[in-house]
Amino acid sequence: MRSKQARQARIRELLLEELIETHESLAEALQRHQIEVSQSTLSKDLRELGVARMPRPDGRFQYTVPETGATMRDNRILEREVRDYLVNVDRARNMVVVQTVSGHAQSVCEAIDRIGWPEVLGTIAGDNTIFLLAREDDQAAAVSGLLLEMSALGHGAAGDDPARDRERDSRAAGSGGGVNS
Amino acid sequence: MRSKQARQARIRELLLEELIETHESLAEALQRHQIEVSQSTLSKDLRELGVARMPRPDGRFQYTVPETGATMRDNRILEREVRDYLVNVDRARNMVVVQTVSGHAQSVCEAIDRIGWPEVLGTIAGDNTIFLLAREDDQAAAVSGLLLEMSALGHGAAGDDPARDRERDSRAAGSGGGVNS
DNA sequence: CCGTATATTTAATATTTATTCATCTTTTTG
DNA sequence: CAAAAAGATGAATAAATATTAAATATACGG
Repeated sequence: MRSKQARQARIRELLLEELIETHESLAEALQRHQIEVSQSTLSKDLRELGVARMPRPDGRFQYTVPETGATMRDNRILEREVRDYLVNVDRARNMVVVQTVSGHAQSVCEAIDRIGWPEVLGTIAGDNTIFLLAREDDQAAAVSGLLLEMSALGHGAAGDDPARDRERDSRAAGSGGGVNS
Repeated sequence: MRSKQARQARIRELLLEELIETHESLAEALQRHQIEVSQSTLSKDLRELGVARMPRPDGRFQYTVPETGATMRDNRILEREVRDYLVNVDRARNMVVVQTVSGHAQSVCEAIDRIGWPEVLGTIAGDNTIFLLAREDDQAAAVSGLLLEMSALGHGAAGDDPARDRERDSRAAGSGGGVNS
């Protein structure tokens, strides 16, 4: 749709100019520009724009837009790299091994680094292989799962619904043994 | 209290290492380090640490700590500057005029700039005077009010309760009048 | 056009986060 | 040391944000 992009562009502008603390007040600000939206749409917009809600020293909050939508662009880059060059992903313990098309390990690795996954301790890339060290086993599993889904290698129809990803991941993170009482 | 600082330090570490999405999971992570806290305390801790909740490209969220607790330090710097050197604050329209002790306008102005108030369009400092251009009249009023309270010039017992500040500010933003000497 | 597939939106709801208030602890002060 | 002031905490609650489910719009291939 046409107006979605226009709205998100306007949101970006508004957040740069005004101190906006809630979805509600953002909706009001947009209304002054003849744009009407619900709170739930704003929630999605802000997520898509990568906007964070930061506490300010004076006790208020402020939505802040990332400089150039960096995070989203980085993710698109990684997705392209993975789709084009990723051959296989495997894991042992807290180590993930990524196989790429020859000569492309470096660029894929760079794209991974740029995302800045906190569960990733470090990476090293050869010519067609990346070693990726996670802090914990389950974190390695989560990362390898993400890469797999991104590549659509895992199965015919890869799930690319974030909500589903989150569910699976948190289950993985929660593991470590069934807690009996 | 001693353990508050220890806890906040640990929180900072944890957020750097792990992907944490909610207060609840943060509390669980802390528990593994023998630290028990309620969600309400975490809310306060994260605010004091200046931690933002950012949406990630993959659809999850992530608490991110500011590099060096920048915002809070910046605010302490401003408070000291204002307390030590501010002589008077006045306003006309969307312009705020700040008077300082001779020779200190530059340093006070720098401290103001560093905060990065979005309602402030620009500043210029002479020897003992700062001109501060806000976007709108009410925004100038809000800023001048903040500086006044910070300096405790306005009245004997300046309110320094964030909650009260927020209330007053939003009222000011709504109307446009009220703060006058 | 029509039906179908895909996106976008929102009302309602669930989840998460912020604030209030009473309590307890520490620090300060006389 | 006692009283007062300031600080920290959590339970309960309010406020805000995210998600779901259903509706509506848009695009597309016949």
